[in-house]
Amino acid sequence: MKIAAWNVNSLKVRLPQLLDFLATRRPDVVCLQETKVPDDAFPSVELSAAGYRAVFSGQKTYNGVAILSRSQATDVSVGIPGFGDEQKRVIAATVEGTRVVCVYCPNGQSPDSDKYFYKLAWFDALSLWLMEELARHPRLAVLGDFNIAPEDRDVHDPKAWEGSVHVSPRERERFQALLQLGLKDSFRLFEQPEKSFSWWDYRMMGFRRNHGLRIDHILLTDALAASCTSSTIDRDMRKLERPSDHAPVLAEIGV
DNA sequence: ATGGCTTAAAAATTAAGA
Repeated sequence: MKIAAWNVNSLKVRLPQLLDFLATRRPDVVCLQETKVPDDAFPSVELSAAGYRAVFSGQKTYNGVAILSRSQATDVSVGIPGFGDEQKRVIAATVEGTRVVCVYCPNGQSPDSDKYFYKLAWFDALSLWLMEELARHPRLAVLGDFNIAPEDRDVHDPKAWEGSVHVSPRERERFQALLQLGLKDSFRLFEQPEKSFSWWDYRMMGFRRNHGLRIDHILLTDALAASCTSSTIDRDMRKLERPSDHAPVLAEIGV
């Protein structure tokens, strides 16, 4: 089964690229972030014509997540239970026996902002909830935009980024806490090129200069990691005209 | 230089992303 996650930065703008992605990569499951579309405007018809069903939780302008799948998704759950949040950042569903958790983690803006403390609290709530989910679902994947670069090798210029959001120690502790639940960063199960990133700044030719961060991840339980045969970043999608600032990340797992 | 693009709101600017 091929699974993918992509922060599309507006599903409306990126829909043609998404349809091309689905047609050429043929993923079984795709988790989308920053759809920025209310549920009543979700492009279900276009995706259905492409052979994908969709479950989604969106809002106007900001945030918004969706899970696309070739086969029917069941047991859909929205948000983090017990964590009151108007921001649409989480949707989970079961597809072919695999629990799929799609996350758009908060950005945090800057370490002295309210949004940073919201980000830390959000990750704490996510960890608590995933602990319960993991007890129920040995085959579980958490995919999406985590807005955390786990290590310095995930940052194009660690000195320049030191202490800022996405790399600060408290954020990286939150990422490690997810791994300590028993999840594996699928990308690091394999040899990877140096300076592999999943996001590049739109400004200052960030992509051409490879000024990026690896902040989009696919985390797998041991049961899924054991059958994982690849984990890659689809840089080609970032090369298109009018791209998202994020590239899709993909992983292949045994059925 | 707290900028540099891109998006969505709305109708020229502003907020937010990362």
